[in-house]
Amino acid sequence: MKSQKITSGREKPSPRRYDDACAAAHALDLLGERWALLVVRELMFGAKRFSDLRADLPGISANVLTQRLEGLAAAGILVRRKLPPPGATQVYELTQWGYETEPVFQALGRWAARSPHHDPTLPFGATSLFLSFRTMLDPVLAEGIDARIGFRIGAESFMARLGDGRIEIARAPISDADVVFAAAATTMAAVIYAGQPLSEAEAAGALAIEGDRPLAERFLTLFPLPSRVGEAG
Amino acid sequence: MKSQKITSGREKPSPRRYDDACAAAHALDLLGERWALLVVRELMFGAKRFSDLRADLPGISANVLTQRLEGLAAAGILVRRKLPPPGATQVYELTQWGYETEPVFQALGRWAARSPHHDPTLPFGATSLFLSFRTMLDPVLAEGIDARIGFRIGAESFMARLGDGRIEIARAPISDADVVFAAAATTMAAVIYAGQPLSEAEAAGALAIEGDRPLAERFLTLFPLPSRVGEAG
DNA sequence: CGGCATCCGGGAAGATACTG
DNA sequence: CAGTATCTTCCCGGATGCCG
Repeated sequence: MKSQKITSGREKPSPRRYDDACAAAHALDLLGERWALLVVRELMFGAKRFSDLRADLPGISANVLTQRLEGLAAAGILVRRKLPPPGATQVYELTQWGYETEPVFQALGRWAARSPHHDPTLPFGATSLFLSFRTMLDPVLAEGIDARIGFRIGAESFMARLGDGRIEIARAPISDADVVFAAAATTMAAVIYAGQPLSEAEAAGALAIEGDRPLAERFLTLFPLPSRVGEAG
Repeated sequence: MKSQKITSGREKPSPRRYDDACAAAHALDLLGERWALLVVRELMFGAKRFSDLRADLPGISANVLTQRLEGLAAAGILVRRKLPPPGATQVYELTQWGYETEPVFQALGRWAARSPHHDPTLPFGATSLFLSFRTMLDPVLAEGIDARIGFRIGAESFMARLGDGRIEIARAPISDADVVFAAAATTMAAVIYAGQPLSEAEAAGALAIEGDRPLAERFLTLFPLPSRVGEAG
């Protein structure tokens, strides 16, 4: 007999809240638990399955992922959907309000990019890469470009549209692209943010470019980082 | 004898990190622990003492506050300073980079203001109130106003300057104000954000206005909230 | 395989008491 | 006032196992 507690139905873990009417504190009630924001981040480019989330969040354990998905669903930040057959599997997808967390990631990312302790050699996923594009694109540098750019990151593909100094990105098959990058997300980040020479990445076979090469080279310069704390501006 | 571990010096609690190069994940390494962001919030209008922080963060315990202050100081987000005598007590003050977290609070606050579960009846501090002013001010509604507005919130006083559709706020003695509000932060929030009639708050003795009353009444309308999730826009 | 329940060990958070 | 010490509780992380 499993040590039995008399309860009516399922025991609610009674989420720990800040008793604070400040809206930011309430945001932390909903998103402040460990892993919660990273789960949301991984869904920013569309629905994923449980095991995709586990794979894209190395370090999270299955039961914690289950708890976070429950909590985020209860809060109305994401929903469970059943995909239609074939492959009638379950996926998790952000609600409209869930997608509206993007400014939070942008603010966190811009701020932490200045951190003296930021280690760019850690693992880096495709979602983070494309979120960083939307965060860091410099509209002035991108002026005058009108292009469709494809990305093959592992088994996934993404399409970006540059125009009017803005960028739109979606997980989508590559079609009608002016140029296509094929590389790991870490490699793209090393070239764009850490200044690794493009030729070096190509020579190592870590990155391949098909199509308009001058466009590709210019694209890599559109995402300047802010100066680190303690450095000259 | 306190069960003794052989260590050189103090034991480092080995902070739990996400192994993720994403800058937003790194931000959570630095600010993601429980209470950390609220400690930073309380310092956004200037240095405070340990016991001020305890008083303004009901629910935090002394040892957790100690740990957070240590961690935030180690990360370079705040510093300990000794005030010059008289009253040579210790205070905690954000670094420049610490003050740059304000966009994070604005993004979190704007997002959570739409939450269906947000409870505005919870305790609400002066720092949150004035941060919310900077976050929610509608520049169009504020156009054409040029005024100095004072606030007496409990024992503290703040001065706001409205001009060019923007607002500047500082913890400061009231001087040369066109109008002065005296009320608890919760009362100000109830009138501005929850639509409590001004006359009702005044009749209850919860709010007093000295000076330019039409200006005061207009000021209270400058901070529109976004529509809640599930409501019409 | 996908999703969830259960058990366990370690450690962080919460509450209280105490010290310089 | 500014923290430490101690104790308890709960969360996190890992492993295992069940069930569709």
